[in-house]
Amino acid sequence: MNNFDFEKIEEKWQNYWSSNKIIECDLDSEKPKFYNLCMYPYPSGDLHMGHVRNYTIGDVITRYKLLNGFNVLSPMGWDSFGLPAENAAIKTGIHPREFTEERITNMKDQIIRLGSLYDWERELAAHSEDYYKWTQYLFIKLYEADLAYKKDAPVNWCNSCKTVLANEQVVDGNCERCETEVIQKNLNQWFLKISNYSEELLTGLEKIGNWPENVKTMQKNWIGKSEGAQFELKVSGSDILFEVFTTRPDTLFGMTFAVISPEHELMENILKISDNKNQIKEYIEKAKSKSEFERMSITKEKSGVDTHLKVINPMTNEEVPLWIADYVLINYGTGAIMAVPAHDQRDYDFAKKYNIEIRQVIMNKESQKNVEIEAYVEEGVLINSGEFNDLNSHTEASQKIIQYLEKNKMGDKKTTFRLRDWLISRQRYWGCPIPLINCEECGLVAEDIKNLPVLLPEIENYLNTDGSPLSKSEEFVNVECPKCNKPGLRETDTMDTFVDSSWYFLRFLDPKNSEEPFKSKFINDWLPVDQYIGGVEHAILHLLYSRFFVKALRDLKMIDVDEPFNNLFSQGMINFEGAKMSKSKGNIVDPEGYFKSHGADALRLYILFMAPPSDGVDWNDGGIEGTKRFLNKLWENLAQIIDMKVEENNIDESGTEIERQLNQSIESITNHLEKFEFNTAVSDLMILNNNLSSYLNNTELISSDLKDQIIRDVCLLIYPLAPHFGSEIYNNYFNDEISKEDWVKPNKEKLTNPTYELVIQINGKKKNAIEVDRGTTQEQAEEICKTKFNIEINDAKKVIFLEDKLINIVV
RNA sequence: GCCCGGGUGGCGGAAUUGGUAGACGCGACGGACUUAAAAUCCGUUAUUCGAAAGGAUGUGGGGGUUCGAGUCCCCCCUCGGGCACCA
Repeated sequence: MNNFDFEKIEEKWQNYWSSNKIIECDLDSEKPKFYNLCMYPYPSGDLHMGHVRNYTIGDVITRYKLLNGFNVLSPMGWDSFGLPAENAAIKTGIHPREFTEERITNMKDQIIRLGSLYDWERELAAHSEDYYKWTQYLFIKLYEADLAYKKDAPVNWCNSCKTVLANEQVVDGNCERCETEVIQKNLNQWFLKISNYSEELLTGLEKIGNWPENVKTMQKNWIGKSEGAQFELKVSGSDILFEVFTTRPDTLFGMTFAVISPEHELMENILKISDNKNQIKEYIEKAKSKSEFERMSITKEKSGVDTHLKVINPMTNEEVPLWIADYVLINYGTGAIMAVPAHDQRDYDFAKKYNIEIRQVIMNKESQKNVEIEAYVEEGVLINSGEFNDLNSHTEASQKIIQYLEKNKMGDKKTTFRLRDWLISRQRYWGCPIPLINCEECGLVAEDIKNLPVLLPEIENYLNTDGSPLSKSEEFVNVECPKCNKPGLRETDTMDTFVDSSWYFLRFLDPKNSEEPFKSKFINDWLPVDQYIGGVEHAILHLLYSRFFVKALRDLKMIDVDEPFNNLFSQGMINFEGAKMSKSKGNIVDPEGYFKSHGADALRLYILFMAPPSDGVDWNDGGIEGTKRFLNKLWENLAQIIDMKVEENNIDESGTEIERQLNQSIESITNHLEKFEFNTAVSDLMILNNNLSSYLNNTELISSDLKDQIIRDVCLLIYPLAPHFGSEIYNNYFNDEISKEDWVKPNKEKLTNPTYELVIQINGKKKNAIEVDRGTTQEQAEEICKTKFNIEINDAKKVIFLEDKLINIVV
């Protein structure tokens, strides 16, 4: 056997795998199903190390599960709508489609070059007409089910990109892409009612399969459930009523003022009767002109204006002032609060600034803490609270006060969620058009299903000076209403690309269906995804939106599943020189060079070896030399074993030893792969390789059985991680294809060494160690201590003996 | 501020239920081969005292539980991630 010529070998096997379609999945196979999914990438043009890590991990699982007899579905596609293509179009004039498809071709080549197996027969792309047709179809279904609606909403607007930004695209008040300051702008936009599912999205996390705890926590916090009470406050001397929400009904007696948000719908009514109109108007204007960022972080100092009106505390009938302040947010709770400065730090700060009374109603009898310097938010018992005095705060008193409010028809128990509806409108070109029409007669009308897809129009200029670029195509905008045939106007917004990615894992099961988005049967048989693998940066939004989509489609009776992803693995990010890799920073490390210099297998091994896969790492190629060396050395060792002289029935001591070591490797590597501990799986392979080297130093003869076993097992063990290598040697020796094999199981009888190293401790500290037979008794061990090491056992206070491990003498 | 994770040699990182800390790899140093280099092979490599045998110290810091703690408990420092006026 010649040396490990990775370039030739890798090409050979990549051709073999694609021409023999070894991963093409027959959905109706008898074998147990395994849906293995890597997050489909945005086609940026070049694979970066984050992709390499993702697709290597995915491929390890694919190949490992194949060998374990599963019918593995492992598809790949493209998240191919989105900003970069459009920005490039604005700059260069190249059509986003052309730009995107070129990049897809390139990236696909690189994924194949990495040696990862994907069922390319199922390839899909979000921007292709036969995909976005069905995105539109699903949108219409959601619309018909009352899960999509339009409303005016202040949005983050970047004046330079001319687009709405999602909250996560706003960094420190500036646009993530161009760093222009983000301003607020009101637009009439589309939302999806994800908030209908808040409770189920939360409880679903409890029932889900194996998800990382931190991801579940992030989702939980994002959904942000809080329980409390809601009740009405009446403005005295008027018929103005408004609701407030509180999680601390136990502090109700401490309410010394109330606050409503400047955007509150009752503001008109308040203005009418307030004698402080001018100041209020001025304040509202000021609040409006502030960006959300200014309102939240720069102006830590709270501000507000007195309405000179009073509201009535429902418990005490006492009149307290009503203020307007922008620290109360319009889109959380009811947009108005009861303020209890003694027990809420925000209210406390406000009360201090405007000299409003601070009345303590909770006291901890032990600490005797008062509210002179800050709000008291911890537990205690109620004081100054009438009949509720002496009840325990938070729990007991809250319950009792809620009961009181309910009994007297003043308020209710209430649960509020932080999760807001999903704004999906984008004033951009390169996205999925929203398939709705504004008809003069009928109002908003969904496009007829048979007219789908609503195609993206061809336009000249992608720059959108005020509205969406789609509005520039008159042909696109002016249509007949599908209901009444009168003139109508199309929606010109496109959808957030998270909509595309919220159902692509469904389409993979039926990617060529031209009648419907998918056959429900396939979904019901194959979902949830058994293993979903992707970057931790998608821990919240993509996963939450996909979960919402699946639940909504279930309620539309299109599918019968509750959750899209049963097991989730989130890999850590790969940074470079401490920073996130990104095109704009110019710090992308791409794998192309390593394919040439070290080969795909060495790169795969290295990226697995460099750190536990869920940890973030800083890219550093210092160690890749090591995995290349390892492959060369293993190649050489196996070649030597193949060339060894055969003599049957001649398993000598070193033969027994290598057999045992092999079995230990099988057991350990299997465990590591099951637990996604790929770094230690690689190190086990290296240890096995070192064992082979010493074996070869010690012996010249081998039985044919042992030879077959070593070659087969080593090839199988390395195959999921370095598939070209494993395939080639297996094929050279057995003249067959390794993927037909079954995964190896350790021979339990050949796992344990007959001897072990007995550790001798004095007072728990290791003093000596000696090789003894397995099963050595305490008496024998004590005897060894006496005779070999001169330790006087009789003087010992205590002797601790752990069989097959250690003896500890306490003196 | 709140909620998650982390902190182990020069570096990346290993360590079942508490039981030999530093596996494996990189780097470095020494040697072999070579005219030379690369590649390869052999050896050394936590710190410290010692010529050596051997000893002492050591998993961010401090305390505790235990025969025994990287691992469990309490306090503190620090780094990374998420959320952040959410009533």
